[in-house]
Amino acid sequence: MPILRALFIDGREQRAGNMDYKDTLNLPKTSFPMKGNLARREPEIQARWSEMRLYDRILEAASGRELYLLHDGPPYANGDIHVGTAYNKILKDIIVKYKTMRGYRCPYIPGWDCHGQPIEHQVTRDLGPDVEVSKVELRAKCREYAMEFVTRQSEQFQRLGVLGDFDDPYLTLKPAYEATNIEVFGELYRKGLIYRGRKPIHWCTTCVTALAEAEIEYEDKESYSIYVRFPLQSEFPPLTQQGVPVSMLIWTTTPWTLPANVAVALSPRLPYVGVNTGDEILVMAEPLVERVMAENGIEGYSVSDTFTGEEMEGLFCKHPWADRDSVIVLASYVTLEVGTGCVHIAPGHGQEDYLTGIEYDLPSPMPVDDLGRFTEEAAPFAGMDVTEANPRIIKDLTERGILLSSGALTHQYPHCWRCKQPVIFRATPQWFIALDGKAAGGTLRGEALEALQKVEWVPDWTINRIGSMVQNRPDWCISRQRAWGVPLPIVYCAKCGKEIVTPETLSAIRDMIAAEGADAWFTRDPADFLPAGTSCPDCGGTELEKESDIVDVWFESGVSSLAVLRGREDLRWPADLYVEGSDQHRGWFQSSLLLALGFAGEPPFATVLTHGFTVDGDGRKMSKSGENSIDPREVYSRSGADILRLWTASSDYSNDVPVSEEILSRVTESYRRMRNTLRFLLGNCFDFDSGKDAVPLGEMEEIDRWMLSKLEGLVEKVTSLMDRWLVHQAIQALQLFCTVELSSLYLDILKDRLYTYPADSRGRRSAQTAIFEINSRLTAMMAPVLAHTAEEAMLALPEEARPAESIHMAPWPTYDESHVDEALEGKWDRLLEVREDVYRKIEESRQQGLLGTSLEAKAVIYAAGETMDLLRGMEEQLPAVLITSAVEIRNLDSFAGERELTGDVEVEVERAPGEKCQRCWNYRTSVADDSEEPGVCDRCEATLGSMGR
RNA sequence: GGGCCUAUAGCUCAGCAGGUUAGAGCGCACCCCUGAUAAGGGUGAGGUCGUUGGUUCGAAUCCAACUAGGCCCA
Repeated sequence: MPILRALFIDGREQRAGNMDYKDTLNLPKTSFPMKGNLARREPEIQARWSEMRLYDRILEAASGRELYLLHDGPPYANGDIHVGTAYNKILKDIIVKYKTMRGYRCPYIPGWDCHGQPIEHQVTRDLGPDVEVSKVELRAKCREYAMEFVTRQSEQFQRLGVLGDFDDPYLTLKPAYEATNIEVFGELYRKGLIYRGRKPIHWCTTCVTALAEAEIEYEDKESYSIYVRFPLQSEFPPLTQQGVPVSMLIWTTTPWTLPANVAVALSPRLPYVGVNTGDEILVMAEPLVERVMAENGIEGYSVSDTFTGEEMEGLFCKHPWADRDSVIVLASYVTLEVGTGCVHIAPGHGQEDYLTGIEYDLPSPMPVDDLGRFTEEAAPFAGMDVTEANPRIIKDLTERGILLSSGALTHQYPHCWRCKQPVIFRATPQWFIALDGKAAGGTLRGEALEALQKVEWVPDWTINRIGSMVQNRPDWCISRQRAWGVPLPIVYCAKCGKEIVTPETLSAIRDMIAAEGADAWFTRDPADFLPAGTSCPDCGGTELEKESDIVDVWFESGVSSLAVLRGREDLRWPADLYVEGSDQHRGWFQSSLLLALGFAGEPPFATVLTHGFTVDGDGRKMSKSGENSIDPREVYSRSGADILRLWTASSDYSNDVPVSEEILSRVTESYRRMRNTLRFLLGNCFDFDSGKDAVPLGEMEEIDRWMLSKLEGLVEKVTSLMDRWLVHQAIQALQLFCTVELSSLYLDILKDRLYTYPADSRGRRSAQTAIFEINSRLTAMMAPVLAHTAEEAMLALPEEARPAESIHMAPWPTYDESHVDEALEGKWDRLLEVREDVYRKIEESRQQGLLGTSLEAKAVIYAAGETMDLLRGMEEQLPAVLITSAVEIRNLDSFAGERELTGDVEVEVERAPGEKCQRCWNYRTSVADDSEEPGVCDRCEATLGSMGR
């Protein structure tokens, strides 16, 4: 501190003596602590909520109001929640709490996905490899496992502050829910949308099951890379007239699929050539010649004229082993990316191969059994595991002189998401939902594409994403060779294998499951639960066998809206809103849509909001090992759920959502500011009874009216942003208001009036009227996000001042136009610009050691034109607004210094005249030490007098 | 490899029907205050708007390619 100033102040302090006027001030008082201590306080608030049955009470209070239904997507009942789950649930909860405050009745029924392979896999692993259990025993263990995690996740969600019907959630393992699957299956079957097919699908030979797309992970795998000759049998002049053998050259990474080869596909567009190596002619796509020859180490060759794939269509090659030909076909998916332009086709082992097989009516051999071993059909390799057979096949091809070369290649290859083993493509009998089969109005795919247009997609571009997925998705394979799930409600004739699915069998099965749960299917005999006399329509056989496959879990979760919303009296179908991560465009959004359309002809949702995935601070995905991930349980135990909630609200969900320790610490800072703003507001209302003390709008101080007008703008803005789903912009607007409008400006200005004016003075009551209003609206608008803090803040008010028993039962602030005064706002906007100029000059003086607080300053403002008129018009308010002890306005003409500021203003700062009032700290010439109240200005002296001092 | 999306200060976000020196808050630096005090106030420094091309008199804003990242698919 510069010496000059130190002496100056010390002198004054001495003269003023030690009189302490602090007790005569109206300093803030509140029970709302500055430190949140959320980790401890939140559970207490939550205990209060559950004690008062808050969720039920909210719905009771809303009875008769318009419904707004957010239908919860069921997380999988496996493991504890992670930060992505927390984000999703909090976002939903923010929306539900907001809509509730806006006056809707918003029942929120959380749900869990309880069946499925991951749980079964885990339970099986826990049991150990040697333990043999029955399906029913296994199911019991799976149920126990799932329920354990339902309980845990339920507690974790509630710890986040999520409010909902956690006493009665929907679980896909409940009998009534399970029965809905049968009902929906039956309706789709009736409409001809379900068929039994044999298609190549991902098959895990380790888990012995078909896998859905969602159950596949692509990982690097080292495969063989082999070039194989398919000797041309047909004549194809002039190539076949040159006296050397002619072969189609194919390339594959899966030698084991060659026994099932039936064709060689060429591109209908690419040019082909015969490459003469001297000993033979190899046919391949012209643009690939150089690469293929180089890879095979062949030099010195000649290339024929080009010809098209079409010219070879229908010719025959020789199959390597089987006594059959391999026909040459055309396929548009043949490209130059890899290989030779001649593609080996095995319809039993590949999706595209399968389609080509259908197009050319090719046979579809599939000589591999459930465990991945070759059958007799694949002689001479029968009995061998396909993976182990690869080298044998290569050896055999070499011996037969058919192999051109063999190498290794690392590429992305599908793996089972559970056991991580590479999967194979394999055609097996499965049940499918037909996307293109003609049903009542058209195809399911067509209906879905049309329905997408009727749904509101947030963000709007997400319709393109799900649209292209629906457009391009294959038929939906709904069979799973597992135990933990809902059975496919089908029985077969033991004699002829015909499936028996009738309205009677379906309703019998549905009733049984609704009454006893799906376990009954596994324990009881068809003859026992099916109507008497059920028999095969084809052969009349009466001996029946149950389908052993269960239904895909995506089917189960897809029926949730039907199972839940139609199942409870106070709900309705369809839902207003679905909110899930972007992976659900292929998952739940789609399964829900397809089943709803198939069952009821309408989409299950009016609006679908998609959020991005949580990523780390560098925008990278959270690793499964957890090095870069954030554990939400750790965060709420340490910092509080409101921190997670504020982080959620602050993030732009339309993109990836980053989260890291740094981000959370920024969020925490921002939380503190909001909390302290509320604390200040509350603290200054401690003696304010709005019923008695409120000042009518017209009689309020100008700055208070200005603030109320700004508050109105905030209400309008936040409401509009929330209604447009821009949660992060809404919370940012609230934060800015706290920081900029309130803390650094309005509240700072108000301190003098609040603290030093007589408690019941008009000026102080005017400020309190504004502050009280600001507090109540701010608290309400923060409530959906800062669910606990807002509640705590409301409870800090005296009971009669509270808007409701819980802030979550309070109404959302409405826009009150009578508070809006645009002229006033315009005037103050200009004034605040001048204020900034003044503060820059004050800071200069402070840096020079001439000033400490702004109250030590007198601002001399030189102005002209409109600014001059403005300042003159509010001259008396200026010291308070600028928080200086004095302000003098002069004509800009009289400004002698060097012009620094543009516009019609210049500012000089001097020390304020007079001495520091020991009570209000303003510098006043009226401060004297000879009166009854030494060291106090006349204003304070009068105040003290009125207090009877 | 394909589809959809994203890329603005250390962090979170504005800005984008193309048009003066690109904004805010937080954080940071320095200062003040000690009557919101593990608070509060002030001033200030931070960005060649992912890269490269193009369209245009003019681009953070439009187009293309590339790079990086995310989800989904192969």
